[in-house]
Amino acid sequence: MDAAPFCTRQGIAELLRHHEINPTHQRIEIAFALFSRREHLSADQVMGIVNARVPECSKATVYNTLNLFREKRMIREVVVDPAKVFYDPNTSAHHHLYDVVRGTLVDIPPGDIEVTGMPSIPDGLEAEGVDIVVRVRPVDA
Amino acid sequence: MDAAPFCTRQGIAELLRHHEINPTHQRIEIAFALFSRREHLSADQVMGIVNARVPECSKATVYNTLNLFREKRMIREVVVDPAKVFYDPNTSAHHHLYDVVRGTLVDIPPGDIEVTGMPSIPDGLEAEGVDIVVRVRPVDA
DNA sequence: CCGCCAATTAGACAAGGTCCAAACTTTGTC
DNA sequence: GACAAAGTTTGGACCTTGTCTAATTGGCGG
Repeated sequence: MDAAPFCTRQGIAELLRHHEINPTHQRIEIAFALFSRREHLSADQVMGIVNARVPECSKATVYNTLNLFREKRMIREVVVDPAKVFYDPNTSAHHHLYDVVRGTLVDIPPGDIEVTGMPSIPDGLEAEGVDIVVRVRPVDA
Repeated sequence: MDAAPFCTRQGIAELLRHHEINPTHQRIEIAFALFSRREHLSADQVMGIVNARVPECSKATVYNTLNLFREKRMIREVVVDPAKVFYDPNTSAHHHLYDVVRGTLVDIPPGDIEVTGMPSIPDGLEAEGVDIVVRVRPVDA
């Protein structure tokens, strides 16, 4: 992959094809919203951003598309807030810092934290991943 | 605290007072559901258990009460499933194993897993806790 | 141009959870 | 006991996130 691949819709289309996803108009806009910012967005934040450019993109499409991206492992789902799910364009191993008051989510660089002694997985189960979330709040609150 | 304190409604009432919570009928039943089983229950599971004994306990009371218990740090909220929150009567340091297919949540004994290199917390924020969730699925799925 | 299939759409729907005003309990004071 | 004040509980309306469905659109090979 080349240097700044996800800042153009061309590059995004490539990325979609690479994950065996048909690059349609709407899918490109949704992926662009996530990958050009490299931020954690909730479904309705994605919808807001996309609708600013493409007002006719429906709620169903946003949800369908985010789920498709997740199934194809192009993005990752982050569950930290009981009220909504965040989507993370970074699928490599890393963990999260969540501001429970402001509802914002940022990455923890992978070197800063490490898990030792992975527990034994019970029979008949296989590990899918480990999520680490450091919950923080503003000092005054 | 004595040996098997949370298997009687007496003991539960003590526990509530200890957390500065007025031990009412409904609160005792809700706490009893959680503490006598020592399991992770969702709000509607709690409601089911409580209603079997006290049919007139309303949804609003269950949610109010669980939130009250959480604010008073008597139980802990575990966010792993986008669809619902689990409540954990064990507030000591430990982490969780979540079966994403069956939707069940169990504890990881605290010795089995360890985090090193806690990341530096950005200015103006203070850590509230670290949640580690190992996501697993049945091998066949 | 035609027909096909995938993608999209609007809107109805479901589930989890919150909010509110009214009713009911409890408690302390006289 | 009577009373007022404070604290709890209640049902139901309501909100939000997210899913489902049936109908429509759009792109593309032939």
